[in-house]
Amino acid sequence: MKSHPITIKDIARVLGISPSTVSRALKDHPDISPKTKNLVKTFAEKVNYRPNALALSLRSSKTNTIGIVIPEIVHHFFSTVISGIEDVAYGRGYNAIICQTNENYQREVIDLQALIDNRVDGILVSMSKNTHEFTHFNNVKENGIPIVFFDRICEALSTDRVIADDFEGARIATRHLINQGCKKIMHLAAPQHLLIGKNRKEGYYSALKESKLECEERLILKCDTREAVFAKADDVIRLASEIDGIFAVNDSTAIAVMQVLQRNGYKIPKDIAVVGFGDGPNANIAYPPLTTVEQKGYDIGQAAMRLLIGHIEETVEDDEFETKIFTPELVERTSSQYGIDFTYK
Amino acid sequence: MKSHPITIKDIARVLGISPSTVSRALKDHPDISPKTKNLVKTFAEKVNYRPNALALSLRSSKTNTIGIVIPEIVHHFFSTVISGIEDVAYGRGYNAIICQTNENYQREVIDLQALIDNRVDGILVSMSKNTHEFTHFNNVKENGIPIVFFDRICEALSTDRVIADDFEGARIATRHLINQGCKKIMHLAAPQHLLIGKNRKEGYYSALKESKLECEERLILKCDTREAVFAKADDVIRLASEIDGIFAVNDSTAIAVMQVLQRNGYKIPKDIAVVGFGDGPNANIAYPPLTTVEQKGYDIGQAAMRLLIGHIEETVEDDEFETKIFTPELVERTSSQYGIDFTYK
DNA sequence: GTGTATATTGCAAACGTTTGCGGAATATAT
DNA sequence: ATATATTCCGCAAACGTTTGCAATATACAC
Repeated sequence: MKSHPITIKDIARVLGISPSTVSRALKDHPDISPKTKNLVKTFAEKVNYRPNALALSLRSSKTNTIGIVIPEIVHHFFSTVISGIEDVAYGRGYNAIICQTNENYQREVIDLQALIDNRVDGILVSMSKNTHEFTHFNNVKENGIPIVFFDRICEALSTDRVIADDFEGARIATRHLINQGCKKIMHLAAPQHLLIGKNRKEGYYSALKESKLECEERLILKCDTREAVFAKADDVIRLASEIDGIFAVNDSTAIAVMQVLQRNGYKIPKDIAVVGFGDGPNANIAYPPLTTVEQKGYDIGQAAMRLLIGHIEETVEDDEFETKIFTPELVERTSSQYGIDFTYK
Repeated sequence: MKSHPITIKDIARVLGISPSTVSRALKDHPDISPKTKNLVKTFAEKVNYRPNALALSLRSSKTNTIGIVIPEIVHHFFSTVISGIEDVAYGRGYNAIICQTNENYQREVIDLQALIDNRVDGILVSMSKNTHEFTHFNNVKENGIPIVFFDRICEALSTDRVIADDFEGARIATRHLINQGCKKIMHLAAPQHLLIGKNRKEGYYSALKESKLECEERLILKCDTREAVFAKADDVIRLASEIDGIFAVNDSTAIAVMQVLQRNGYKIPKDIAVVGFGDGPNANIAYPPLTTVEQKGYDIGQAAMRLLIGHIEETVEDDEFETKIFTPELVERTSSQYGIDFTYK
């Protein structure tokens, strides 16, 4: 059973003709007589001949394969992005090699090198959190391989980029609360040394300002995980009586804070309206269903792949780079309908 | 910048020696003099020479690449499996090409063919739901490529397999409820033509029987999605007063049913204890935190990859196949602590 | 019949490696 | 000095393709 696959040479030998003739016959080269073409094609069909992609790649130095380097595949956002990438890649005849760095810089370097070694036609990258050295990215460029960053971009390099607009997303979320009638809105924030933490807080501030609402430091709680929320439950409760809305930096903290409040007799969204920031499929499961801004992972993936193809197939100049920004979209559910007494059914 | 990468030939030309000497020098062949070795190595280092993986693969017919074919990458279970696969693959020097079929048979056929064309060393597959024809899998075997199925296995083919034990998982979950003191347990079931639906129900029955509890058809509700639960909310409520436990076929229905019950004044787990079946990271977010049996996706992935390596590297006989079964593990949280009055903190 | 155009095929090199074998140069033994 | 062993290196083929060019064969015109 471990018979090696049929090659052009095999066909040539059996048919008593030369490999070149077989090759040309298979791709309808005009030089070949109809008789020979027929002979070759039917035989190739019969033995289920398939060209060796490796040999093709070696000769043409085109692998029709792209590399994807991401921190973690289990994050819903990233697997959504991958779906977007794959769908357009598939449509254009590309395969994808996916590498997970696990937020590990060393691994990122190795993965990139492996992709270069395998002569992929292009690379899509979302940087690991602790990557602060960029020579491995430059290495990719020096090997003439196009590279596109998405989400976790590298500002030091001039490349194509596709990002979600965290600032605007936060502004939309906060503005939505204001439109619902909220006047005093708490913010659960991520660490400010992370871009998303900073941008989302700025967006929150910006929305407050444009509605002439006061920006109060004391209404900002540093907690971006479920556990952190429970740890700061006392702070939440202390402020609860004076606030009427909460914008949380992600969905799990939004859900957690709802639970803390409910536990203490507050009604969501009757007393306090809540909006999250989409990082997964949890929003629907929350009680009440969580209003959130959804990052368009699928679209981001598609856009990144399209930009990459532009450079691979050189329909765009070598040194002409673009930054595509996707604004998250508000998905209104129940948690933000301030004043409404929510019950299922 | 689009300069082609340095090759052995380039090095040979510059150094005025033959490619064969360069090749041997780089891999410390004893035939080469120390002086030449040094010369070659330092030069190769300097110009950052990297062997062309394509050329290597073509020559050795070994690509050090494996293919993964799965229905959907966004499902938490599958992305967990992928992590398991990748981690052992990485440790053994393999890259992974991931193909998503989107539950599409045609796509599955095409993906498999692409993997064969690229001469991957082995393939890991979880079948698409509507795959009932298996010639494409046989095609893989006929090309001498080892194949291992996981989760969605193909019973018609003799290959290695790695699966989760749904029957046992359901039994464990139900038994746990019984141990908590539940005597009348409802089951939210998936369609019985699906393997998981059937196996999990059987496991539920089995646990009841072993404790001499009655198996009542009327305690089985056919609903396996969140929406289905809300649609059947009336049926749930009607039965609620006489039951003391619920085993749900997956976590989202478990969470939904808890919400329906809570909405109607029932306390979880005081009045009714609930156990789910792990399909994602939702269990922690539920209120109260959901006890569930977790399918060990990561372990399944690791095991599958190890089996595959066994065949690729022929440490195991060609026609010797193994089936590895992973029993889900009960993760006890709050929702199943029958009789307890739950509140956060 | 010769000459020329045309149709059809094969040779050989190339993509970047590895490797069996042979050969030149040097060293050792007699 | 010759014979033999040892050290070091290059040639060429191979992996499976494609393709420029040369070669053969056939057809057509005169």
